[in-house]
Amino acid sequence: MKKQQATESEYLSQYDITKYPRPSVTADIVAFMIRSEENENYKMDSANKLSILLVKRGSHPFRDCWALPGGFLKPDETVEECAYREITDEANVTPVSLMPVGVFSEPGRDPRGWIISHAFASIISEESVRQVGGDDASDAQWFDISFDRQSDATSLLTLTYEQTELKATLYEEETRFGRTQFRIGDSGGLAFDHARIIATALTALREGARNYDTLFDFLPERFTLTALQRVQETIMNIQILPANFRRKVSEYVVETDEYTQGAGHRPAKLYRRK
Amino acid sequence: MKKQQATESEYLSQYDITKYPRPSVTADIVAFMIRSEENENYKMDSANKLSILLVKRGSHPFRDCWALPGGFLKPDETVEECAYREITDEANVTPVSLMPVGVFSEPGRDPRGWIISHAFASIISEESVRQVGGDDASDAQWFDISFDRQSDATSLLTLTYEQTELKATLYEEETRFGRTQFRIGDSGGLAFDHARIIATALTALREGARNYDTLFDFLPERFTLTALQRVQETIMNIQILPANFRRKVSEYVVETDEYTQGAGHRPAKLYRRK
DNA sequence: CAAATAGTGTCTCTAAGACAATATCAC
DNA sequence: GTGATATTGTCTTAGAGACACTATTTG
Repeated sequence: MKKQQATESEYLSQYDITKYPRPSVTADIVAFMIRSEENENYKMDSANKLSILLVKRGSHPFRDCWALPGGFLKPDETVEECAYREITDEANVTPVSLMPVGVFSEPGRDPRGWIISHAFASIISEESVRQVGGDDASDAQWFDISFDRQSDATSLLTLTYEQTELKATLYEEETRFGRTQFRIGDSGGLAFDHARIIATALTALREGARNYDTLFDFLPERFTLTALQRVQETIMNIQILPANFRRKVSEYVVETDEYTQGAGHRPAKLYRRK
Repeated sequence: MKKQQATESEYLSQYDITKYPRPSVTADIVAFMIRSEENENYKMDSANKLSILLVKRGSHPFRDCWALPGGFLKPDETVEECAYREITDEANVTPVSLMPVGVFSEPGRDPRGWIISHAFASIISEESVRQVGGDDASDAQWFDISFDRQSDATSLLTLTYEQTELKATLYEEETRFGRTQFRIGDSGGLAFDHARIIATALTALREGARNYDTLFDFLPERFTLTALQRVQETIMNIQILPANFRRKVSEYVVETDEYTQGAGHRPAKLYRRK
């Protein structure tokens, strides 16, 4: 017969947590990078494209489909550390930033069983990707991303890598508690519910770009104000007048005494983040 | 010998997810309510206090400590649905709102083993709590909450219910990726890492109060602008000039043709959320 | 009338958007 | 000089904060 009043250590020594049903837990990462395109004219600025990293699945389920990098949580790490480990291991890139964007736990979202995913938005600088070098035969590729509202509540997500084009349709809807979330209309060939995760992450990235929070991580430590402006314009898909951008951003940066050189026009002062 | 190329359904039929280690997953809820205090003078407005719901733990670990309501995720629900189920079952209150505020997965945060918690902030209207009636002998009680920055990066969290006072100390720190989070200095007697979860949830609530998002859920469907103003002042711990508040909030509300009556002063028009 | 809240008008200051004008480099 | 970007100045408009004033009710 058991004692009426077990001590805490006695209680814990008899406690078997594996008696209860448990889900598997993953972290999936939407890794963003801004790619500079080739410039036709030596003195013109390069155009920028926002892109995300996708990996081609080598095994079931969704074999040969494109999916977000990610993997299972291990017992000695936080979900954030898991995300960091997965993005560095699987994609061989080092994120400058890692931001949680949501938990996806709908029953049935993964055909393998009860698996809940923790989604992170990650920012990768173009510099670091160039150093690693892009293995063209690799199963990990950067897809240019575009995401625009079509009508009232439906949005079109387009991911492009060379000849490959994935087009997903998403519907915006309100949860019972007033928050808006995306529902997948057409997954566009993306694995699992990853179209939805990507839409959520991009929405969070855009929100963070409004207050300059997520801008700096795309650039090297020293940058021109015009480069910073292009980052905000690329992410938010807007155009800003240079004079106004400079005035607003001035409180977030400090100038250095260095300048760009070699462009076919007036050199620009380099700035650091404040 | 296995076939080289299994089909997806063959693959899934052989897949055993329970071979891999899995954590237990919980949802914990920080349920907020604004309590009107007694008014000394018949014609004076009542003072408001922000409060949260805590339950006294009846079993190990942290037996007899106060803790957040919450419980384990079941296979047929999302973490949000789990939070809703736990707050309605355990506390017998119906939340008007449910907002995710973070995932807590530090190894060792729960002495029972590998357990990760999904934290939600929930808003409860005073009306609904009054209808249920407060059982004084119950193990669930509303604690008045105060949370203020002491110095640079340390904040003091105080929870008060009649003679019981829990005082926790929290340090603000930056994660490796630039986001700020709280670290517990003194748990103040709260179970697990719940002091930290409460601080995170209150910070999220305050952020949501800035743009009037989380204000309306504290009030009945029809309310006076002054009542709405008091809600924002109570949550954010600030004072606002009535003229300015009314101007800003006017775009979020629509007036009805009803008025308050019986107070010792000019009646106020009732409004609805737009 | 006194006390208290409800509600309006307006002055000032600041921030944001638009736009014009000047500066400087590579070729 | 030409063509491109870099950088500054300023006009206008919208919004936020401060504050004075009027309105309405109950006892």
